[in-house]
Amino acid sequence: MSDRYNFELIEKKWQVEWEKTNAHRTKPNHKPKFYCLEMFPYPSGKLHMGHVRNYSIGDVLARYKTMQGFNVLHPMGWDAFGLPAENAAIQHHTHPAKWTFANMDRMRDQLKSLAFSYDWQREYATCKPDYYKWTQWLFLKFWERGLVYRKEQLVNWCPSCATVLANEQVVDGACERCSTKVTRKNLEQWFFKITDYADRLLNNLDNLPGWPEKVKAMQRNWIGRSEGTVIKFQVNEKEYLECFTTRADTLFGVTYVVLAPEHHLVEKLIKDKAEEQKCRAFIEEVLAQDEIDRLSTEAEKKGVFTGSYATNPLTGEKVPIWLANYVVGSYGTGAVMAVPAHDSRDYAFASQYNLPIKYVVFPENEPLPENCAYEADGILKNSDTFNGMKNREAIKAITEELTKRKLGHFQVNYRLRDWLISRQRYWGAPIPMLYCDHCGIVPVDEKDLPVLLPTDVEFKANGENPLKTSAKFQSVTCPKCGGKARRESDTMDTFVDSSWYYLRYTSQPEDKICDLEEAKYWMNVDQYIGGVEHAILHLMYSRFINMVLYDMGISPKEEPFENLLTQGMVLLGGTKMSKSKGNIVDPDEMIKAYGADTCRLFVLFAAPPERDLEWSDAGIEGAYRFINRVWRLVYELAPVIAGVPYKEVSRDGLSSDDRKIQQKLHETLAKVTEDLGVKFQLNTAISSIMELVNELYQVKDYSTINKELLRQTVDNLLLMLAPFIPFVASELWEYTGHKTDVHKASWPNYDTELALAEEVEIVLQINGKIKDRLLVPQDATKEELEQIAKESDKIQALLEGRTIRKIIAVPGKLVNIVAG
RNA sequence: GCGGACGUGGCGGAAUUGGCAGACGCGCUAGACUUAGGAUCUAGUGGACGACCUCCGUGGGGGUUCAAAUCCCCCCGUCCGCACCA
Repeated sequence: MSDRYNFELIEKKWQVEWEKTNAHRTKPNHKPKFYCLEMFPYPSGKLHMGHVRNYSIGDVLARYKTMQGFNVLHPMGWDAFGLPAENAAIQHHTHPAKWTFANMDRMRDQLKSLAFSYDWQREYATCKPDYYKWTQWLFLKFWERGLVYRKEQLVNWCPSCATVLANEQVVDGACERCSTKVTRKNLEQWFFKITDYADRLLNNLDNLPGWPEKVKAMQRNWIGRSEGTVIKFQVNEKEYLECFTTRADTLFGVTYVVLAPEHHLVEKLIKDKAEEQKCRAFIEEVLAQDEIDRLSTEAEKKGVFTGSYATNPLTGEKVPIWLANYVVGSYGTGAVMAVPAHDSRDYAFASQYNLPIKYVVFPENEPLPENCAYEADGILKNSDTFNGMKNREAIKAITEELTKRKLGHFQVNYRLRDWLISRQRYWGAPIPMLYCDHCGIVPVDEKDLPVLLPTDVEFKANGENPLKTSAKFQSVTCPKCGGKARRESDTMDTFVDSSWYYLRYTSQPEDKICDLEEAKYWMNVDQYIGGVEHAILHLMYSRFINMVLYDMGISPKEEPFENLLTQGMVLLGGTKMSKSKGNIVDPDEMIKAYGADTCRLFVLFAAPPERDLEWSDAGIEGAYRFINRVWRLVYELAPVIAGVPYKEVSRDGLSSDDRKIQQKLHETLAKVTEDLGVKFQLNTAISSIMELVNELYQVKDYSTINKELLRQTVDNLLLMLAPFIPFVASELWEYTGHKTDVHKASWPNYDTELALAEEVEIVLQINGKIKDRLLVPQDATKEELEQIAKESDKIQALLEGRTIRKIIAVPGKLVNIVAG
């Protein structure tokens, strides 16, 4: 072995070795299991630093758990369907598959060069037929269970991607992928009924203690459960408007009703009215606006009277019906009973259009505030038989009254909408449905799966779905009647592919989505690691799909991810690295310059996993320097400990210099074990290993140190480093005489007794200010400490002429003397 | 507006069961080795003071306590998510 750290040489050597021995292959066995999963990547072409960070965190955990005796499942695969492949196909006149598989090959090599301990035999890609067959099968099962439906409605359309998008994929009114402003279109699309699971998705969050509060809060917010009352306002003999409200107590304060311009009754309400033209112009104006402008809080409230009236079900009073931009068509019923006296939005609108304001809830001990809505609790007035009631009780009482008279009912509403899963693109799993002239919508027979993507297609820049250019694909015979049918040309949202992938890692049978026994052994994912950007999208869809699979008896657990770690972003110059900003640090270049171990060590050391990490060229230098320090240390020590067998050394017969090393070793073992196993603080684990190395550098002459202790110390140092810098640890482990891989060894034990120094420094305080420090026996009692403190010359001098009021002694820490 | 996180040296960050603030790393300063060193090793490095003593110091203000970065109250600021959801 060279005295110089040559990372190129050793990284190549061990990579070949691990490949040859199939080092990370795992199968179910008698040991306790640990399923460690990092979010699989989209094969965009190259790994970025975010990947390196994500996968380094996971790899440390997987290797650590393995050394701890767990049977660790640590797989990797590809989220391989998606639009960039199709764009590349258009640009380079190639096929999306070609581009995708080439990227996968390149990225797989990168992952291997970083020493990530994946069981590569479990690798798959979601774009391969043997995977998407089961995505399609899932779709059919959802159809059977009534969880799929097709419906025409106003949907989000991305003009650049030329496809519809789910609500979750619209961020600030723009496409989550390409940032193009999203427009609205009335289209017939496929939906998954995620709203059927809203309550379960919400309630289960309380049973996920291993998830960050932030992610749970975001999901709660997104689901947006609210309890209220649907109230019917008659508009003519046959028809009524349903309004959803959480404030049924204010029903007597309603002075008008407002509809979203897209409400289904609008047409009838304005027909042949004097206001018809004005209304039509208004509707056109509002619908032309994009969602973001229209629904921004800052937007001016605008509205127009329809010419029609609605009847308040309890008072019988007729109130005008208005259209307004501030009512959301897709939430609740799209109609709102307006109570300007008790809702600030209605108040603003009413003031602007001179609509009446009628107070019905009054504060108990203070006057009504002026010139604004009163939204807090109080006592009902002007409310007929409900007068004098507390408003909270009135909500129930009025809802009951309405229910009794069949004029309304209690209702739970969600902000969550059903998941729009169809996409007008080629590179996705085809939706396995047919349109038959006789039978209507017919599902593909299970035995006919997978519905393969055709290859006789054209990729044109005009945005047309390429699947529509394949005649062979589109024309089929109906499995029901044998007649002519047309195949659905939409494909599934790629989030469907990634919502069940963790199950497919547990086993990949040809005839089943996964093997139940294997799934039972491996599930749940014990630790899931990925970016917080998936807090809602991927993480909620996965919970939903898995919940359905659980109900079907396929997934053994209702919630798929036991513990979730959302790692922070990698920043350069304070902002997220991105191609468009040009602030990219390329992992390949870093590996070339410093080696993979240095890259891993730096991203793990520079910040705690869940916090953002600022890239630093000086910082990675530091990591490199540390590895070199370890290298030189072990290189120098190897001859000293050559032939010395490993043994856990006791305290007996050690010199004080020996003891210093032994104490530091056990202290470090304890700290690293706790940081890795309990706190998951990789940065502090590394810093304590650095301290141990520093301690060993303090030794002037190694020949004076107990050889067995040195052997134990060097071995344990390498074992602790093994999860972080696998190449270097393996090489040095071999160099110090071991025949088997360091990662096959057990995590070292430590002795808390030996981790304590015989003497500790305590501080002596007077009135909380430090006045002296001294070394005392580690096990000195309170009484002994008090005695020692009083005997200190410095303390005695300072206490001259003062009276001691109180003495507080904390063994191992300090003595504080309170003196007057 | 609602929800979540956070505020500590020149920088990244330690210390949160109340008990030595600033571990570890970067940077900086000095020295050693050296033909040379942006290599390596050693020492130092929160601020005020040449040093000693001492005082100040964890966003700001108040409080509890023998003792507060840590607990409580008020305020300021930063980041993230949601936001006219009735």
